[in-house]
Amino acid sequence: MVHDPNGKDCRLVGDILARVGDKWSMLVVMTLLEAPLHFNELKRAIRGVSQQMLSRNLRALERDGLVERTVHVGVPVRVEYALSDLGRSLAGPVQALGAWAARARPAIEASRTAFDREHDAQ
Amino acid sequence: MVHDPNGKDCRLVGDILARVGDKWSMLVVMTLLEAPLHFNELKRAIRGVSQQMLSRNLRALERDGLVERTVHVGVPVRVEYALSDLGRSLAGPVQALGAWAARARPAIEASRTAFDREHDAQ
DNA sequence: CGGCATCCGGAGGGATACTG
DNA sequence: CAGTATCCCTCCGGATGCCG
Repeated sequence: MVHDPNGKDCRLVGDILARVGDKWSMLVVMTLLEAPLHFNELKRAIRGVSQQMLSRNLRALERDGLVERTVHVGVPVRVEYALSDLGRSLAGPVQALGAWAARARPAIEASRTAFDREHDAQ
Repeated sequence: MVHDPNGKDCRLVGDILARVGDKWSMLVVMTLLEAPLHFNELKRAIRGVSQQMLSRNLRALERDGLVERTVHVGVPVRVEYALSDLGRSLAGPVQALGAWAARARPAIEASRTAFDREHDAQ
C-alpha cells in the first residue's frame, strides 16, 4: 500500500500530527483542560514559553476551533482562553499517547544508550 | 498547576510527541505496521520522501528501539526494516489520534475558513 | 494586561551526487 | 540495493521592544 502525505485524506491528518507534535500546543491544551485561564496565567503555567510562541499557538488553536477566546472588556482588559468541546475531545487521544510515552520511556532510554554506545565505540 | 517542558518527567514525553509530529516518522510506522519492508520498498511506499529523510528517520526510530533493522548478506545486499514490539504498541495511540483527526476534520476546516474570512475582511 | 513587529540563530527538511 | 556527504533554504522558536 502506498502512503502519500499529499493525498487529500492524509493531508489534514498530517496537519494535526504536526500540530500535536509542536513544542507548546499540547501543553496548552493540557493546561486548559484543567481550567480556563487568562493569557498571563497561561504563560506562568507553562514554564519557559515566550509570549510570542504562546500567542501564535493560541491563534492557531483558535483558528482550528480547539480553543475559544473571550474578551472581557474593562480596565485592565482580560482575555479568557478555554477549550472548546472539540478541544476537549482531543485530550483523550493525546493523553493516550502521553501514557504510552510514560510506559515506553525506560525501554526507549535503554535503547538509546545502547545504540549510542555501539556507534561511539564504532 | 505548572507545566514545565524541562521537568524530568515531561521531557521525554515532549520528545515522543515531537517524534510523532514530524513529517515522516508516523508514516513509516504505519507503513511498517502492514508488513516489514526493504529500504527502497519503503521509499516507494511513502510517496514523496527523500532518501535522506527516510534514512534519518529510520536511524532515529531504530535508535529509540521502535524499528528493527536486519541485514541480509548477499548480492545484492538487502536490509529489512520491521516494527519492534515497542513500535507496534505505538500504533494504537497513533491510530486513535488519526481517527480523531478524521472525525474532527470537517469541524476544523469549517472553523478555519470562518476564522480566515473574519480576519481577511477584517 | 494582552498582545504584535522585528530581528536572529539553529534545526528541519529537500536535491543532488557519490560510495560500498 | 542501501545508504552517506554536501549544499542550501525555509521556517520554527526565542529575545527584545513597542503599542492599545
